[in-house]
Amino acid sequence: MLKYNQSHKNYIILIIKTNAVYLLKRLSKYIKNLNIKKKTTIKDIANVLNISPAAVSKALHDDSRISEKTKKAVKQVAKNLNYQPNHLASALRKGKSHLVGVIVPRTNSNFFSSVIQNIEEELDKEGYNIIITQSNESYKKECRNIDTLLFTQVDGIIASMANETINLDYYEKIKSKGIPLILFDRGENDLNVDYIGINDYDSSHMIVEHLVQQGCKRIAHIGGYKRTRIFNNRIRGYIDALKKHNLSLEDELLIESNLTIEDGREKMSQLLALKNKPDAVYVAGDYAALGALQILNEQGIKIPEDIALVGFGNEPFTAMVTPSITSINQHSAEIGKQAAKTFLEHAKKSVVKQQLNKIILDAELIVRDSSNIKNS
Amino acid sequence: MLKYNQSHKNYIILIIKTNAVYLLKRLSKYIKNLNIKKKTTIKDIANVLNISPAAVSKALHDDSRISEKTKKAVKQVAKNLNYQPNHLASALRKGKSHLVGVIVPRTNSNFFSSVIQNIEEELDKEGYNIIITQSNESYKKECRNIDTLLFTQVDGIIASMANETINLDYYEKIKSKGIPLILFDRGENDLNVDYIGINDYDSSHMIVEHLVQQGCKRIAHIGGYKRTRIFNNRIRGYIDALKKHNLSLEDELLIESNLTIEDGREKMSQLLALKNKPDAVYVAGDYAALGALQILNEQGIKIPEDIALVGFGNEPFTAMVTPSITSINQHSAEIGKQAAKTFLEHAKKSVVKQQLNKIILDAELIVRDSSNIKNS
DNA sequence: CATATATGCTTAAACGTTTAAGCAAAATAA
DNA sequence: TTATTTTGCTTAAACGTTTAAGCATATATG
Repeated sequence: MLKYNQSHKNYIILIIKTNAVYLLKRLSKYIKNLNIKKKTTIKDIANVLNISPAAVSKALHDDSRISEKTKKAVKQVAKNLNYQPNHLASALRKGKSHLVGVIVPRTNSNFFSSVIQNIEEELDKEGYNIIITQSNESYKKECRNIDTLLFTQVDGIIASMANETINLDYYEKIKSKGIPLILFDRGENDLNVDYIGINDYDSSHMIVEHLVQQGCKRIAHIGGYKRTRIFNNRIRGYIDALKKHNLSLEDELLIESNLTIEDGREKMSQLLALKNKPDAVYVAGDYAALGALQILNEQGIKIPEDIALVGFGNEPFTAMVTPSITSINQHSAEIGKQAAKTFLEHAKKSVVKQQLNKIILDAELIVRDSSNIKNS
Repeated sequence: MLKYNQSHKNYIILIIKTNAVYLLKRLSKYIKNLNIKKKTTIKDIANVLNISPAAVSKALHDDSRISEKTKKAVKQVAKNLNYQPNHLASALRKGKSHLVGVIVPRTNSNFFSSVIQNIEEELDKEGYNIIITQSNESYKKECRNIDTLLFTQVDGIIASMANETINLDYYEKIKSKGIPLILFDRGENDLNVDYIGINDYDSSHMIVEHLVQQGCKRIAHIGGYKRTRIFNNRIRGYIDALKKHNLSLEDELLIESNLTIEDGREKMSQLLALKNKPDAVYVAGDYAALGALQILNEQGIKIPEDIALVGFGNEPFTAMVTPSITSINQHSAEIGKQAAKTFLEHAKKSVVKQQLNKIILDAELIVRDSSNIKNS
């Protein structure tokens, strides 16, 4: 029983029967909550229903050892009190953060943005969230990103390496911590981790084949850095495809580039300065291809009649510019999905039984105006 | 003392003096660590130095009540054992995750990607990490993103709303939880939260003024949804600027659009079907402007001589297409920085003393070929 | 000299959740 | 009937960190 006695206008005196002490304990906690306006916890639910916090936790997770009746009650109270589980606490206890780090060179490319979106969708199904970081093609930034992600206790990292990255120490660091590492697009064979990418070698073959069919005989290649696996594969594919079609490989037609717009302009100018100009240019990246296109347009060179142009990556702008640029579609959605799935496999399997996945997807050539000689 | 006795080839017998029991305890923990290969914790460091975990924690945080000698020792041991603080534990204890959620309609736009990058850089300085989520312009996805971020226990949310978003319940949910919410670009006055954006009204004035200067008399506007604040402001600016220059506002020249490429094409076609065609079109988004440009090019209409074209947002492709598109630069870097700073202010200040920031930045008109009549 | 203050630590509890272990009571099997 | 299993919970510890409170010891102050 609880007596109320307004003995003084500024005080309230409560007279509580001794056996109500336990109630008072609950009440005092409730009052505390009122003041600080704390978030409701499992304990609060437990107090309301007069069961243990453990039972509440199990009920919320549909443990088989909890009665349906209790489960229903718990869920109802949880809803009423607007209970939101504290992710940090459960992550700490379970030793899993349910966060996955993603590192990309940049997000403002359609390829990466689409990969990210698909990673996210796939992981979301299993209750994982992703933390996206951008390296801006900088090795230093990439290292900081890795540290940040490790600090945030991510359960895994999905990454595409910066152009600059040669030193793999930081990636070894991830591996040494036993955190699943999955690379996509820009990977490294030496690291010996899971990898998802397209068949760059075959893609180069497709491009050269297409250009040969269009009647081109002097096909130049503005490639990426040879030391980066994907660009090396594109170069090898280019060289082998030339051989296959009995075209000679000429040193002056094979140029290494960082594949920015600016460098695309420069390398294209370089090609135009040759005595014996090419009749086709295959650029290993769309942005550089755009730079090349600008130079060609500026110099009044007809595309594709004088020089045909092919890019790589199928960035949306390839379809927007004039003339539209033929390019390779990398199936970004599939790459993202596979990367996520590969991570999930690691997360589910025991630490011991691990095997490497190297997933190589076929790419697709999107023929546009810049190389469509016969119909132009 | 510790005696070693190889009595059996498969066993090792250790004879330990009784007073070494306490050492054994430490040793057994060490052995355990060896087997399970656990991460080193503050406790490990404490054990090595024979001090309390509390002292270690304080030493690592440069607490004034810890001697320099101890600090040095702790830091050295921490380095030796490759100690990485467990962020989850400290976040749980401190009630702060040091994570900030970011919601954008999409990341593959230069504007958003640049904003994000600057938010990240600014927050990184103060030890915050960001979790990026994309709404893909979908209200449903946006709601899920908010739930995800709240679940991850973010300390704040910086968001730009999806086009679809009209119902503000989910944003109210953030507010009601006392989590700082900062909107940028796409905001809502009704929400009454911090906002960082550009002066859309003035920007429209600048555009109209520029077109008038180029000699245009019938200026059309393909605008965004009227209900969205920024697009409404652009429309108001357009209308008022027309008045200011004594041009009549004609209903058929003011069109509402979702501002995608496709809709840009459609709305431009609609304008071209008019008996009395416009001599300039101001499109409230670059993508729709691109669609408009495609239609104009396809129909052989000269830009800017027949019809001048202006976009909004200064997406990189506006400089890439032919002719290049005049557009408004939104100072994405500054918006990102200010958004981050605004959050940090909230994070530092006490919950009680809060005041709203509405930061409106001036934008910049980048004149390109599509509206440069006099020099073309 | 006694008292006050500063220094350098320790102890113990807390953050909110999960989970191994355990214990009655109920249901089932022998 | 008794033994066994199942059901439905509780207790208590743990995850790794931080921090309020406390306690000596050393130093400063009057």
